[in-house]
Amino acid sequence: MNDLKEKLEAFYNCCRKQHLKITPQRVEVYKALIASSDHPSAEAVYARVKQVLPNVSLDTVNRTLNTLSRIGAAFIVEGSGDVKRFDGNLENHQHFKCIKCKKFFDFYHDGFENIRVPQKLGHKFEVLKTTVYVEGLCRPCFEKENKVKLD
Amino acid sequence: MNDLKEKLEAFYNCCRKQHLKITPQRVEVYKALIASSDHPSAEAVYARVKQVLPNVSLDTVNRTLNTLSRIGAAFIVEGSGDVKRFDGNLENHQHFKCIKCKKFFDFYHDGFENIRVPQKLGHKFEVLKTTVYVEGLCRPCFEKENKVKLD
DNA sequence: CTCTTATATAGTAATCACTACTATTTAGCT
DNA sequence: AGCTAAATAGTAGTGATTACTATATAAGAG
Repeated sequence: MNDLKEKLEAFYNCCRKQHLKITPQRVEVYKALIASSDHPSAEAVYARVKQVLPNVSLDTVNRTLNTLSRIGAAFIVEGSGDVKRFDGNLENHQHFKCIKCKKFFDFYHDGFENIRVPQKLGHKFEVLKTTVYVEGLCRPCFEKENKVKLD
Repeated sequence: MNDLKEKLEAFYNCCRKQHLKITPQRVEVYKALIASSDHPSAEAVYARVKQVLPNVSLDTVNRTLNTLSRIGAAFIVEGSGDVKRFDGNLENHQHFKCIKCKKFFDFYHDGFENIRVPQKLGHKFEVLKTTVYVEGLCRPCFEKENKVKLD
């Protein structure tokens, strides 16, 4: 729980640094995001925030999520063109996505922590973030797939 | 040019294997996709196919692109929730995305060719594709950004 | 080569996520 | 407490993708 306080304090500082107002809506969106470990969509965050602030609008949630990702308090998850998904986990981690059920799973692997991009790329681009993105089938989907093939 | 013939032949076989009809629309969508190295959107593929088949509908292009990605003849590029983008390049390569102008750049790096996922992950999931996804600013956008800051 | 049939297509209309707009409210400063 | 720029609620709007339906056609059988 102390963790939450620390994160909130860091978030406040981040806002102040960027001259962004600390509004209840922003705080609740941020809290909802870091409380959801499942890479929620804007809609999902909206539903959660609504429990605390019943009058909040979806637009505000969307705008706020974009703001969070702009100031570096959240990430937009690399996906494949479906609904936008957000991630409040700032620690280095990788994503696995099931192409069937579209669920995301986090994974950590020391070898992927500090991937170095080739020098050539570093010269041509300002690199901000590097992730290993894995696609495939989760176990339930894989089993379904195989059953179908056996029929 | 022989390359194109080979790819088309492989594509035909892929369709036959999946009991998919080889229609002119499908062939043209596929050709348009592998002819565009810039990770085109459905809209862009549509424009290109229309030059050959003026009556083709956007829906058909969309459906076909999804079909292609389903049978493994194309990929949906990992992005960040904007317009879907497709990639007909099946060779192992990585993507850099500029978060400002949203352009994608391919890059190849031997070290990233055969990334091995941790065993734990291999047990829990059927891994189909692994890419290193790099985000940042391309040179033009980086320079613009810095100019703004200096004003 | 013709027939048959399941599949694919064109041409909409509908849906869904996201963004834009405007009047109102409010955080943060003095 | 009062001021002001920024943020919000409550729409309406936009743009991409999908769904629907009648028509057309690819591919296998005879």
